[in-house]
Amino acid sequence: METPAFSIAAVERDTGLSKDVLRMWERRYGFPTPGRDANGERIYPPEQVEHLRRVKRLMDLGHRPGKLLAASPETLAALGPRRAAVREAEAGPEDEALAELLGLIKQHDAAAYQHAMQQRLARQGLQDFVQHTVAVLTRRVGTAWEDGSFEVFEEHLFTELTKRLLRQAIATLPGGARRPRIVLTSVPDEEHALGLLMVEALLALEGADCIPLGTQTPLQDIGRAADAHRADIVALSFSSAFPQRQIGALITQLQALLPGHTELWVGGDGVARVSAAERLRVLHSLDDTTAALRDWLATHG
Amino acid sequence: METPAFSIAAVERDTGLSKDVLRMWERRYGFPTPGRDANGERIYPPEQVEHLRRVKRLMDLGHRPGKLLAASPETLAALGPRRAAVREAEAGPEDEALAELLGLIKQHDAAAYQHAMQQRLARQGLQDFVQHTVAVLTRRVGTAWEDGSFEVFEEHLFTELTKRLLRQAIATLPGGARRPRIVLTSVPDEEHALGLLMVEALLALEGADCIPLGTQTPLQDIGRAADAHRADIVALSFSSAFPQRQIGALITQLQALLPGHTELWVGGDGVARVSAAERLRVLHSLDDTTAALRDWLATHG
DNA sequence: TGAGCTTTATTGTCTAGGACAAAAAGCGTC
DNA sequence: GACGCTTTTTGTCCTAGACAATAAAGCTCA
Repeated sequence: METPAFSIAAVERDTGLSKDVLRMWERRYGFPTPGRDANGERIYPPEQVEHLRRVKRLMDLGHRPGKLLAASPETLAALGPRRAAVREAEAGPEDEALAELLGLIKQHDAAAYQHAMQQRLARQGLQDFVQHTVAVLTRRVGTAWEDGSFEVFEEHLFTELTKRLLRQAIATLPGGARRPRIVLTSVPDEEHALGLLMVEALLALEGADCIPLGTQTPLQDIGRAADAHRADIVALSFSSAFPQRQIGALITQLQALLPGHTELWVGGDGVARVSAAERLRVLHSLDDTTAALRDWLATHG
Repeated sequence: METPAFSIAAVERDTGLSKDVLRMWERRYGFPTPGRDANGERIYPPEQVEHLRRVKRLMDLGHRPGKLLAASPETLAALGPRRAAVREAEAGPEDEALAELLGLIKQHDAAAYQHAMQQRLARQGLQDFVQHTVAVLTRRVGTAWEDGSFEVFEEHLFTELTKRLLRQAIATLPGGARRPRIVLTSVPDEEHALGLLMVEALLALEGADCIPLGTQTPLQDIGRAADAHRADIVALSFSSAFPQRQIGALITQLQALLPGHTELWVGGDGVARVSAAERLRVLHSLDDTTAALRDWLATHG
């Protein structure tokens, strides 16, 4: 079996580091040091790709590339989360139950996890389930990934199974005459679907008519969807991973595309620094969602 | 309201054309012709972005950029699908029912679509439902998009609602001792989830223990997942949109990462030209899926 | 000590134009 | 019409430079 050759495109795919960044680092920090093929194109040895993955992971934890690429591999291995870890030290019986749920994922017991979550949903009801189980678990998976106790594929499994639970729960909600009509989606490059589903569950519970477009709808098409569905509201989700700087411009552009009667609601960890404006509502937490909907119903009685 | 300014990154996001391609076209064909900001960076006027979107759409229909960018906008508007359209001219009562289902999506009546599909699922059973309803509808949505009778957001709505139906159906399948154990996912940049779900439904029906990781799992993590779950099989899906040239290398790399006892199965429209090999099975159609699983059970009795 | 402001360092994204190989089209032959 | 070969088309990769957004560091003041 030949050693797999990593082109710069393959490394970009595997590490999430853009081609520009990979070339820049090589120029600036002297790492990576890929070989060249017959055509002068970079070939990355597997070890360097692996190292780049570690570096990327530490960057996501708040470290800076300059230090990481200067440090020896051994120094690197010892590094942990660097960001001001605002861990809520809540340890009660509830907390223990949640830890057990995550334990099931870590043991890769999908069936047991689903079963336990179903039970929890039945006991808590959908609203509490979303706010006090799914939301908390999601945050906890994030921190677990940061401190290295969760692998990527474990997070994938968690996300996929939890998405199924929420979609199933949403599907069982009663139909009938519902308002307002809300188009739910995210912009291109924003693939985080879980937050969107949590919001959908809460909105549907309050009687909204939700039109889920999935993630990554181009802006123009969001506008057209709002028009075609005669949406009262378009709700977007931005995760904390989404580049902050782009959000403002995106919102402005989208507002220009929306029909005059359609409001824009934005939520998710990514919009913490966005401020509300004309026809723009910022949902800073899941509680805001329910409150916002009640406001809307009150003013559009 | 200021006119929204499109940076090259924004245009890439909106059109799906890479920055390299946008700059290359400008150089080579004289279009687009963006202005420049104070820093010399490209600013694209909204009309050009809109035109680029049309061009991209026509390219997806088989046209070539050289012609499209030389043609006048009026000529462009008249163009339709160009690819050898292998439309099966099946028009029976079944066909009419499917057309009605798509009609519901086009009328944006999500509730009616879900209801009709639920009924169909109950009548046909999951296997027929997947093979003769979902698979056919998916193909038809593809061609409808190509001939312009489906908008992007309508396709998004179709995909999202259909995903929900399948996930729900899968969830209701009985548990118990199941084999083989199959990890299902796709590689980074492959975000098509529907094919994966169809396969999962068929495999689960045959008694397999499916571990769904969602889409876009990095290769290393697919390997780790296979290991951690002691998977008998890893099943990957490649849509026709996935760059053909990368598939071969990806498969080779992934095989190197998989434990020795784990087989790799690949399916989807993207693998039509891939040929089977040691520990690699190519599923060219949904029927192959069921057959492959029965083979496996027979040889691993 | 800590909050807020200013300066400096770091880092990613953009620019230009050139080169080459993979894919598609065109063409000849069976 | 189906196959193999040649030419054209087209996307991706290359180098190397510039600048602005972000984070860190230094400073002032309460």
